[in-house]
Amino acid sequence: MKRVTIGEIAERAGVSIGAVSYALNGRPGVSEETRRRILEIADRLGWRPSLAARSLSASRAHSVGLILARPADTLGVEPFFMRFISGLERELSGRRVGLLLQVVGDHAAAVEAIRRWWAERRVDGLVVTDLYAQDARLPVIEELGVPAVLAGRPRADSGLGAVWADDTAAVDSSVDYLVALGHRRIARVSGLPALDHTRVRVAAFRAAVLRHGLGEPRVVETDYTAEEGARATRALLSRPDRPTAILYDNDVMAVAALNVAQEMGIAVPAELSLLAGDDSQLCVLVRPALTALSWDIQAYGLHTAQVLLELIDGLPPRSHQERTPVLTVRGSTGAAPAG
Amino acid sequence: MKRVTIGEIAERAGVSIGAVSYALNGRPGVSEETRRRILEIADRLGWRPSLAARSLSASRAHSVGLILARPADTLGVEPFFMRFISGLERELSGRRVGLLLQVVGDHAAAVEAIRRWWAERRVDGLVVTDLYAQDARLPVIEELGVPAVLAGRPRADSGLGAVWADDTAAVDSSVDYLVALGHRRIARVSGLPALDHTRVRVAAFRAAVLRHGLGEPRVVETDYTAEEGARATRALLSRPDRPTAILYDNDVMAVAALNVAQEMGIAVPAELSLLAGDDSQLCVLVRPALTALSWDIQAYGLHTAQVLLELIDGLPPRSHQERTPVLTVRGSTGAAPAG
DNA sequence: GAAACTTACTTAACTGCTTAAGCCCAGAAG
DNA sequence: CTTCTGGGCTTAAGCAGTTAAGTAAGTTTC
Repeated sequence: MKRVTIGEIAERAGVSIGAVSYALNGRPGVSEETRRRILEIADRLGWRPSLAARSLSASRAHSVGLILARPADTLGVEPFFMRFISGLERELSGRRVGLLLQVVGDHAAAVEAIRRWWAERRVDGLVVTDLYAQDARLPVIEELGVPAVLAGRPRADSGLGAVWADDTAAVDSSVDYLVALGHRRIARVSGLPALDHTRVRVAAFRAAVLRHGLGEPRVVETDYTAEEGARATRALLSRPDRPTAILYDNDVMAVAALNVAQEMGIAVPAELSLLAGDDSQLCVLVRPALTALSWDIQAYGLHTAQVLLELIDGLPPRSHQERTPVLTVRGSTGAAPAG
Repeated sequence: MKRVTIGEIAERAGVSIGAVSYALNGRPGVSEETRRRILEIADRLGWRPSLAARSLSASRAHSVGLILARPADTLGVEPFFMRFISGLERELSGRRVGLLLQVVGDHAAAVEAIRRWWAERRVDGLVVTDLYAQDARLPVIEELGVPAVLAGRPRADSGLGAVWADDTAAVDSSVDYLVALGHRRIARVSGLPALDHTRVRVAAFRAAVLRHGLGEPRVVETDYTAEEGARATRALLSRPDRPTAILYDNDVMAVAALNVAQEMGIAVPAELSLLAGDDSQLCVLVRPALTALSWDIQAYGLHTAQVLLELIDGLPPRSHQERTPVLTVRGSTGAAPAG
C-alpha cells in the first residue's frame, strides 16, 4: 500500500522530478509531448499529490475551519447548521478544500481552537457563526491575521468578509403583515441577547412597533431553547392584555409556543397568531403549520465559502448580502380576534 | 505574522534543531536543564508544531474523515448527526485529531471522496455511517486498507471496527410493550430498505409479531422523509382492519403520522398508539409527545471515535456495543381501544 | 592509563512537492 | 561565424519537522 510519488513518475518517464512537477501542474517548462507522457504515467499509477507535502511547501492547508460554539444539545435540534454546512461543502469540495469541524461549548474554547488551528497551519481560513456583539473571537482573529468570513452582519474596520441577510427588512415585513391582519398587540420572543443578529432583530421589531404606533414594544429574552420559549410564551399569555400575535426568533420556540397555547386553551390562529423567525421542516411538521421567515440557508453557506476562498486567495474582503428572508404564510397566523 | 519554527527556538537556545526536536517531544538526548530552557523558549514564542511538516515526516494526517452520504435536506431535520458529531469531537479534539467533514449526495460520490482523501493522505481513518446491506464503500475501504469504523453492526471478515446498539432487543421491547397494552394489530413504517439497520429492525419486528401470534406482520417501506411517513400512515389507516399501533423507524415520520391521525380524525393515543424509533427534542415538541426509543447518541459518537483511534494506532479492530435503546414512554402510546 | 561506555549533543538524510536558478542546445540575428 | 534568445530540461534549495548516525567530551572499568 505504498504511495506513488512524483519521484516514481520521474523515474518511469526518464525525467527529473522538477519536470514532473511542472507537467502535473500545467506550468510551462516541459514540451507537450513530455507532458502528455508524464500525465499518462501519473494517471496509470493513480498518483495524487500528497497534501502534507503540498501544504508544507505552499504553506497552505487546503482546509478551512468551522467552529461551532454551542452546547451540543442546541445544535441537535437546529436544522440550520447541517444545511449551512452542506452549502459550504458545495463550494469547498469542488475546489478541493476540506472542511474541518469543531464543536465546542463556549467562546473561550473556540478561541483556543482558533489559535491552535492557526498555529498548526491546519486551516487557511475560518467561518465564524453566531456572532456576538462583543465577540472574544474577533480580536484574536485580527491579531493572528486569519482570513475569516462572518456569517452575519459585516463589521467596519475588521478586514473580514461577511455574508448576511437583511434581518431588519424581514422583521419589518413580519410586523407589517401582522398589522395588516389587524393585530395591535404584538410581542416578540427573542433569542440570546448577546448575539448580534438578535440585537438587530429586536431593534427592528421595536422600531416597527413604534412606527405603527402600537405602544411600548414587548420583548422577552430567551436562550433559544424550547423550554425558555415555552416559559416566555406562558408569561406573555398570562397577562390581562395578552398579545394576539407573537414573533419568535427561531422555529423551535415557536413550536413550543404552539403547545403552550394548546395547554392554555388559546386557539391558534383564531385567538393567537404565531410567527417563526426561522423556517425548516419543523414548521411544516406541526399543526397548525407555522408561518415563518424563510430563506435559502444552503445558498448562505455557499456564498460564505465563496467569500472566504476569495479572501484566502488574497482578494479584498467582500460583503455579500443574501436575499431578504420572505414570509411563508401557513396556518399559524390569521386575522386578529375581534375586540 | 510569520510562524515560529523549531529553527528559531534552536537559535535562541543556542542548540541545534535536532536537540530542540528531542526536547519538545520528550525524548532522551538532551539534559534536563537544556530541555527546560527549550520548553521555556518554545512556550514564550508560542510555538506549535506545523501539522504539514509533522504529517510529511510521520505520514500521519492527524485527522479523521466523516462522509455523510445523504441528500442535504434529509440531513437538516435529523438531529442525529449533530449529536453524533459532537460525540466524535469530544474524543477527537482532546487527542488533537481534526474532523474532516464532507457531505455528498450518494455512495458513488462518497467512494470518490474516500479515494481522494486517502490518496492525498488527508485522513488517517474514516467513520462510516448509514451502512447499506450491499455497500459500495466497503470494498473500496478494504482495497485501500483505510482504517475505518462502522457506525453500525460489525461485519465479519471486514477487519473494521464497529460500534452498534442492539436494535433487535429494542424493537422487541417496543412490541412487547404494545402487546402488553393490549394491541394486536401492530404495523411498522420502516426506513430505506437498503440500509443495514432498517433490515435488522424489520426482521426483529417480523419475528416479534410472529412470536406473539399477531398474524402476518405488516411493514411499509419509506425513504425516511416526513412525506413518505405520512403517505405510509395514510395507507395503513385507510384499511378496514387498521392497526391500533404503529412503530416508526425515526422521529420525523412519527411526527408526520401525528398530523395524519389528526387529519383523519383518529385520536392518539385513544384509538392509535404511535411509537418513534429515534428520540430527539422533536418528540417532546409535539402534542401528544411521542413515546420513543431513546439512546445516548453522543456516547455513540464518542465510542466510535475511540475505536477508530485505536485502529489507527495499530490496535486490532474492536466491536463496541452501546447500551440497548430504551423506551421512553410519553403521551402517544396507550391501551389498545376496546373491541 | 587505555579501552569501553555514557551523556549530550550535532549533522545530515529523509518525508514529497514547489520553484528559482542554471545549463545545454537549436535556431535566429547581426 | 559569433552572439543572442529561448525552449526544455536538470539541479538544488526550501518548506518544518523527525530520526539514525556520528562526535566530542566526561565517566567508569580493570
